[in-house]
Amino acid sequence: MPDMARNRSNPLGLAVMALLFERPMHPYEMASTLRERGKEQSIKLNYGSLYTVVRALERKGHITAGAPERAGARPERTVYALTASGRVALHDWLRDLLSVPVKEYPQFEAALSLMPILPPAEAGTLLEERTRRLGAEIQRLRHEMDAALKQGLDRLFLVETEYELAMREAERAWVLRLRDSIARSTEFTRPWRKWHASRPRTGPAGAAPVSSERGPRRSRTS
Amino acid sequence: MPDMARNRSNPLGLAVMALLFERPMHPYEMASTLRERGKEQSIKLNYGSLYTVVRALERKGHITAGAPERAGARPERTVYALTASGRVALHDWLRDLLSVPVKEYPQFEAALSLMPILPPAEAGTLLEERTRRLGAEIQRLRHEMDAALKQGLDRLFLVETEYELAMREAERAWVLRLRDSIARSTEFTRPWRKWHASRPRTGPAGAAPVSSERGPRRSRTS
DNA sequence: GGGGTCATGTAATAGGTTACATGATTCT
DNA sequence: AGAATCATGTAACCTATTACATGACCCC
Repeated sequence: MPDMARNRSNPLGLAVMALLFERPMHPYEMASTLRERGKEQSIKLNYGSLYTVVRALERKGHITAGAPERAGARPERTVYALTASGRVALHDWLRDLLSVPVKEYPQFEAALSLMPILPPAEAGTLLEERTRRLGAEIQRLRHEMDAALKQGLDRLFLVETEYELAMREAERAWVLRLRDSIARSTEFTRPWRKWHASRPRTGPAGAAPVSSERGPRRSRTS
Repeated sequence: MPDMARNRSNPLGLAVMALLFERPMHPYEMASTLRERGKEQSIKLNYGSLYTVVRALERKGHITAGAPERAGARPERTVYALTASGRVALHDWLRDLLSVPVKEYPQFEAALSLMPILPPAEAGTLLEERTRRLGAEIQRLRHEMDAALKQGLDRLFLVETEYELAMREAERAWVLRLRDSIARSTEFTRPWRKWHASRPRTGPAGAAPVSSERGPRRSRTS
């Protein structure tokens, strides 16, 4: 097997294999199970993709379809099971995701890199709004965790929520600091304000630089 | 205009409009400019997508193509410019990204939610490996920032790197704590070990639960 | 003057998302 | 008994990524 088709794009594929590692299921059942267990919080799930992913795993031989059953008069459903190659793929993939961080281009990072297009005062307001919303999200996550723990769910099954919570808190703290720099540090906003002042009033030729126009370019790392 | 086609999937579209807000360009030039300015660190860029995105923006009327030029005997190139509607779209999109956090399903979160599939000792080792790699990445980012600052680039154009750095540091700290829980807290690993002990040795029917099998389900929020 | 790399883009393919279909249960 | 919802999936469309094309310049 020269290439062995390692198609690790959609993590939903990982979830599918994880479920089939437990027991055979048909796709709809996978979806419901993920929902019940709250995994849809951490793994994006939608029906279309689910069937696409299942077909792909089947092509690769990681799962096999049994004969289509019918229960009552419902639509036929196909029950899938994990193959030996699937068990290996599952473990490899999971180990890889846990041990090596991947770059993921969060949208907020993109926005930050273009932020200078907006005038500093406006950016400040927007960031403040963001911290408010982050605060709300953080509360929501805390309550969710507390509720789940009180219902007897083990902490082991909440690590992913703990992680998200930690990240949101860190982001909030960072945004607050940035917002503060904008509000208080004239040094930070000086070049920024100058550009916006020296630029025609949103005329058709208006140009706010995305980076320094003549200044030293950032060297290409990579 | 009933729907106004707000297609905000690929942030590369935002970057394209941001560049054209400065001055008209042809696609290849957009790519080079993004590269020069180091934005490819924060906005995923590849040629295929670039042309797809440009066509989409044109369809929506946010940018317009001038007559194809030819310089020397190079392939023809089409220079695009931002329209009035494009300027509005650019600002709206950017404001939105800055002020409202979006859920993004990082792969590590998916992995964490399936982590119990692996035995605790192995998970611990993998997480340790992750912290090492995160440490290296953090150093890389620090050096990159220092170098850019020394070359005279304003801090304003490094906020996105500051952000990424802060997030990586937070992640590293969190993973270290988790790794520690696994190594030291027998309470944390007790249910985990029990399952792995009580489960057939990777036999074809082997089943490690993805979540508690009979315990209280996590309630469906949303 | 031939082998890389730059400049510029098109085409084919694969992947993902939205919309639709359809019979059974359940609620009021 | 009609409305909503569950259960189960297919099809069409859109997006994104990879592979390929092609002539010019540049180096030795």
